[in-house]
Formats: sequence, C-alpha cells, structure tokens
Amino acid sequence: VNDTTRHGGNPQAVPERLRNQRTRLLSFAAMYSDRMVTERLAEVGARKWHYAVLVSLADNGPASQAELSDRTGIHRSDLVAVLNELTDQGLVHRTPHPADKRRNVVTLTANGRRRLQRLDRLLAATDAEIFAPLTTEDRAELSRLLTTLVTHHATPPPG
Amino acid sequence: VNDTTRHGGNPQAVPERLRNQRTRLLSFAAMYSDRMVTERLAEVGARKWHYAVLVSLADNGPASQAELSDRTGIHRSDLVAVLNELTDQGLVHRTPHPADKRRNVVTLTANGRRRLQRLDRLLAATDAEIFAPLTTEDRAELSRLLTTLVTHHATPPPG
DNA sequence: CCGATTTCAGGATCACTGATATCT
DNA sequence: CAGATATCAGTGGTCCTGAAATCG
Repeated sequence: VNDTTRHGGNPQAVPERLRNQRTRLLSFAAMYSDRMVTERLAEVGARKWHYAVLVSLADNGPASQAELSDRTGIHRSDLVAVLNELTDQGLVHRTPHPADKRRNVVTLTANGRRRLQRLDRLLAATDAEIFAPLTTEDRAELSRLLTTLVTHHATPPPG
Repeated sequence: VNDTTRHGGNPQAVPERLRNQRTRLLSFAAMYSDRMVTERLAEVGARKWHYAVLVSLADNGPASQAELSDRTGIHRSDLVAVLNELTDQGLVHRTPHPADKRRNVVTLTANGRRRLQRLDRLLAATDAEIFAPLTTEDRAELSRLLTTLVTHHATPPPG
C-alpha cells in the first residue's frame, strides 16, 4: 500500500553483504520489535519504561529513584518524567524517605498492581506477535544468545 | 570508574522478569552493538549509513538515489545528507542521469572502493568484539534467528 | 494532470550531558 | 569538605512527515 515509508528498504534489493551483517540484523530486528512494543503500549497510554518501573516495584519492592534507575536501566535524568507520569495516573507513589531526606521512596499502588497485570498480558501478546516466525525452541535459543551478549556487555570491565 | 552513566543499569539488580523479557533483551543487545559500531566508525570519520551506501554501490553497481534507498534502508530524505558527506570525501560521485533528468546516478570512486575495504576490516573487527562471548556456531545461529525475524517483519503483508 | 525523484525544513523520541539545589 | 540524590535544561542522533521544485 505505502511502499515509500516504514523503511528497512526493499528486502529483495538489499545486497547480500548487508543482509548478512550481524550488527545490522540486530539493529533492524530490534527496530521492528521496539516499534511494535511502543505502538501496543501507546494504545493504552503506556510506555516501555512504565512497565519496567512497575515490574521492579512489584518484584523487588519500594525503592529510591537511584535504585530504580539501577534496576530498570532508565537514566537517572529520565526517571523523573517517567515517575511524574506514573504518579499522575495514580500507579505509584512518591514519599520522602524518613531517614534520608535526599531520597524519595517510590511505592506501587493498588491501581499500579492492576495496571501491571494488564501490561503483562498486553506484552505477552506482543511478544507472541513479534516472535511468531520462531519456534518455541528457537525463541528459547534466541533468549539464551541475547542474554549472553547483554550480560557480557552490561557487566563493567573488571577493575 | 563511572557507574552513573552507560546505562543498562546494574545487571545484578534488574528483576528476573525484566531480564528475561525477550523484546528488552533484543533492545539492549542492539543498543550495545549500535553504540560500539558507531564509536568505531566515528574514529575514522564514518557512519553506519556510509558503509551501507558504499557496499550497495560496490556489489550492485551505480544507482539512483531512490534505488539506493531501497537497497540500504536509508530514508529518501536522509540519503541526501549521506551522499553529500560521501561526495565531500570524494568517495562517491553524483552525475545527472542521461535519459531521465530527475535522477542522479551515484557511482563509487576509486577512493570509495579503498575506503570500503578499510571499513570492511574495521567492521569485521567490531563484529568480532561485539559477539566475542558467542561461539562460532552460536553466531551462525543468532544470524539465522535474526534473519528469520527481519525478513518476516520487513516483508509487507500479502496484498 | 498524475506520478516519480531529489531536496529541504521540521517534528518526535531517545540516550545522554551538565548543572543546580539539597542533603549525608 | 567529598559524595549522593533528585531535578531540570539542553544536545545530538535517528526515524519519520510534509511539502516544494523539477521532470516523465
């Protein structure tokens, strides 16, 4: 229908040398995946980072913003806006830390817990959609390979 | 050394539910990969799209900009700037198409061919660095899985 | 007149930087 | 004082939209 947009180019025309470039494959796969996740979340007024924060609070309990940044991978500077949005929606709570006046303690609300359940279902469906062309075994294998890469590069070099 | 930047967070602190999320793994892996590729290319004054254009011209011959966009996945609007940079460096050539005055014919120069060889070596080294934690078989497997995903999602839905 | 090609101006989003005020 | 925390303003890159100018 619309062939000038949604780039990635015409797959048939892409030279083999480019098609087989692993870093390029990784980039494009992530691009499609990110786009789909972002779209699905946008339909219910959420963003990727929202989910990350809600999960972190649900699974590891209340936390300061600095710790939330560590848990989710959200940059400290950007976490502020994310928490503003979540508090505006009544999904989390920012209260001053009793013993350390610099910190906030971020807590999940009952609404936040319900919201997380919904996002969980939504993201499970999106995952199924994105990885539909892979078998169950292939999906597990992909997760294994990506986990190896991520842990290797996320781990700070020894020192 | 600097633990507040280069996010991805503290890997140990990331909740298991997030760590195992496939779309997140894909995003982060691509992020690390892209960052490394971009850095290495920047050291020699190049960018990712430069390489894509040079490869396309070397492997599939001269082309119009519209066709180059299809071959490389570069958006038509952004291709202009990329070609400006490449022509400024004397790596490609823009000449008017003899039979169709709307088009340009983009050609690889001798310098462009030499440049491509250098970028090939550089990117091969970067690929080795990025995928170092994977065995040879694992890398092939990863390529296979990613290719399945990319072709599936790049191929326009039947119609 | 419709469609294709090149070009430019600008938007939206994202990771990141840098600075500031506050507090330990 | 050094160091940590939360916040805000702003940069640079990328993907994308929209429109103009030119031409088939």
